[in-house]
Order: sequence, then structure tokens, then C-alpha cells
Amino acid sequence: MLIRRLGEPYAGQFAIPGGFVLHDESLPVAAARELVEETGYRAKYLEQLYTFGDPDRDPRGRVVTVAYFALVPEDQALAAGSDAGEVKWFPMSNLPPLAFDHAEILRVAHDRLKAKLDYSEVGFNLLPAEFSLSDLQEVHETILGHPIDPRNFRRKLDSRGLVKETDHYRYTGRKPARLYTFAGVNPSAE
Amino acid sequence: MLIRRLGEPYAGQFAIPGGFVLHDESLPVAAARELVEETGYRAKYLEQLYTFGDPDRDPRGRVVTVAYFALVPEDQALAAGSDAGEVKWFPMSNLPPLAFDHAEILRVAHDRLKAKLDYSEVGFNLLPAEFSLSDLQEVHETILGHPIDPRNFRRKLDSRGLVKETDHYRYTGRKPARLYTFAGVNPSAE
DNA sequence: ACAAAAGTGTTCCATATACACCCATGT
DNA sequence: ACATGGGTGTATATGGAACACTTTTGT
Repeated sequence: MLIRRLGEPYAGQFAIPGGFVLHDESLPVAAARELVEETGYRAKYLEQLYTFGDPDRDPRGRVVTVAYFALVPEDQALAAGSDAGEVKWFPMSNLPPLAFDHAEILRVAHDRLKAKLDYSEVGFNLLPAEFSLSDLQEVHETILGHPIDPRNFRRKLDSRGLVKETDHYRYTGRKPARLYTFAGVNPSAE
Repeated sequence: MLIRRLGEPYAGQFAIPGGFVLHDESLPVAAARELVEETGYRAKYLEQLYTFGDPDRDPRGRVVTVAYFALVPEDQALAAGSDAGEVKWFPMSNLPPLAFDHAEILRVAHDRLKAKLDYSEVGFNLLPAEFSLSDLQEVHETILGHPIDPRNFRRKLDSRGLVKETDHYRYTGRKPARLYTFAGVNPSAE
């Protein structure tokens, strides 16, 4: 999710939402605050990504960016009343030109997310509380960029006890999909 | 490797070497420079670890620390003429009380090193150019904190083609150990 | 001869991968 | 009835873990 920059430098280009840390604020709190202010979205998962500090990465002068990445469920609608300008979602495979070194930051974030996906439980943060196994599989396929065999995927899920079935179904005109919830503890971080 | 602090706060306590980034200096260059200045050691491997930014982690005021971890081969002797005060090595299992949140930083560094050890090749950065397989195994055992079976260890090494044998041996009064070199590309980073 | 570290194979188990068909529903 | 996405089992390959003895040297 990117925002279109209003001021210079890089006015009119897309950039990762962000801003300056307040004097008595921790880094993750600052990241979450800037995200809400600029986009209206609340981060469900927030993890420190990497710190970018090359002296010339910002034409205005020396700026060190402690980048965080946030995950937000699909159904988490844009809150009203944000002071955001244009906020837009892009697939990683089709990004617009980005301000500063933000393309590099996104690349690092995508790599990290792919790496974490199968040894941690971050994927659940991209889904609503109840979801079908196909939903979850689709999230994984989207992030990893390749198809997954549904039998293997489901086997892994229940060998790790990651999901709990509910007795709810989603009726979408075809065979109804059983809905599941995340079986672990609170999937958030930071 | 820790240094004893001279000034306040935490005067006399041990701390991770470090200091402030110069205005036109990149973060890894600053980390390497501070390490040399304060300890005389040159980092053979340097990797960004994590950024610590809690508002109250330094009693003097808001200080954000971008922590790096460095690996140094055993045989890399302390350079003469460093302006260091007391520099001392400690086993992770027996650390002295540390200044600031440095105990936490070391914990994170140790975890990261353990995690990287078997999917990357960082271990070689702790050894001289030629080493015996027992040396390498000992490095791994020390970092991981548990013994490793030598047959499994060697099998893994050559299934991954990580080492090249030389025709040198080390004669130490027992059966001589064949010496190996790292077979990968330059093991450094950053 | 013996002490000490170097070096060497096989078995077993767990996990990952490849692969194709039936099921339940709405229209 | 059929189209659509939901749901299921088996066989094979691969990597990790457990396990003990022989070899070579200096003393």
C-alpha cells in the first residue's frame, strides 16, 4: 500500500507511508501512528524490517529510516477521516516508480515476508478472523508467487495444529467452504 | 568482545563498542570504524542486527542504536595503537553486568548468529584462511551451545561443497589434521 | 604401548513433494 | 445436468539424527 507524495522531493510519486519519530515515542508506535495518519489503516502485525541509512538516500540531507512492515487483513476497511492523500494498493509484480530508495525497501520486505511465511504464522494477519482454507492458501500463493498443492498445504496446517475448524460455512453458490480460525495465540508482534 | 566504559553513565561497566555515526558516513562504515577505534579489531563479517530505539534506553536522552554484529577470526590479533581502554572477551554463558540495554542486544545477536549458522556460511568468518574440520566443528558447537556428531557434520559440509581440502596438515603431536579452505565466494557481507 | 585427536558408514525416521479424482452446492 | 470451487490419500525422495570404532601420530 503506497501513498502519493504531495510535497517535494519526488512530488506526485508513490512512496511508503512514514514520517518522523516523536521525541518520546518508541519506534513501533511511531510506525503504527504514521500508518494510521497517512492511510487510515491499523496495522494488525508490525515488525521491524531493516534500517536504511545511506548518507545520500534523501536529497534533503541525512535521514535514517527504520523501516517496519505492517500486515493488514483484507476486510480491514479504510477508516474515515484520515488526512491521507491518495492511498493505493499495488501488486508487488507491478509497482509504480517509487520515491527515494523505497523500491529497495519493498524488495527487502517482500523477501522477508516470503521467508517468514512458512516458519511463522504471519499469514493469518492478512485474513479476517474466520477464513476458508482456500483463502489462506491463496494468501500464501500470492506472497510466494507460485501455486501450492492443496493436499500438501492442508496436511502441513494440521500437522502443526495451526487452524481450528468452526461450524460456520461460507455459501458462495458452489460447494460451501468451511471456515476456520487461527489456532495459535495472538498473531501480532512488536 | 566488550569494552569497559570510562565515562558516565554506567562508568566502569562493560558495554558493546559503539558510537555516533558521522554526518556523511554509512551505517556499516560507522560500525566498522567504531569497532576499530575502540578495540583495534577489524570486522571480517558485519551484518546489521536490529535497531533499538526505546525512548528511555539511555538515561542521557533519546538515542537510537542501529546495532551491527561483527565476526572476527581467532587469529586476528589486537592491533597496536588503538585508543581502547580495557577490551575483554567473554563467553556468552558468562557475561558481566552490561551498560544500557546491551545485554538484550547481545541476546538478539546470539540468537541471530545461531539461526544463521546452518543456512549460511558465517562460521568461516571466525576462522583463519586454513582450518581443520575439527576447528570448524568447534566453532559451530561453541555458538550453538551443544555438541555435534562429527560424521553428520562432515557429511553436511561436503554435500554442500563448502570446503576445499588443501595438502597442508597441522602437526600438533597427535594425528595430523588436514587443513581446508572455505570453498564459497568471499564470505563477508555488507 | 598408549594417549589423544582425526577420521569414517549405515540405519532410521520425519518431513517435503508429486500427483488426480470425488463432493456439494446453486443455477 | 453441469459448472465451480471444496475437499481428500498414497507413494517416493530427501535430509536430519543416532550411533562406535579405526587410524595416525608423538611421547
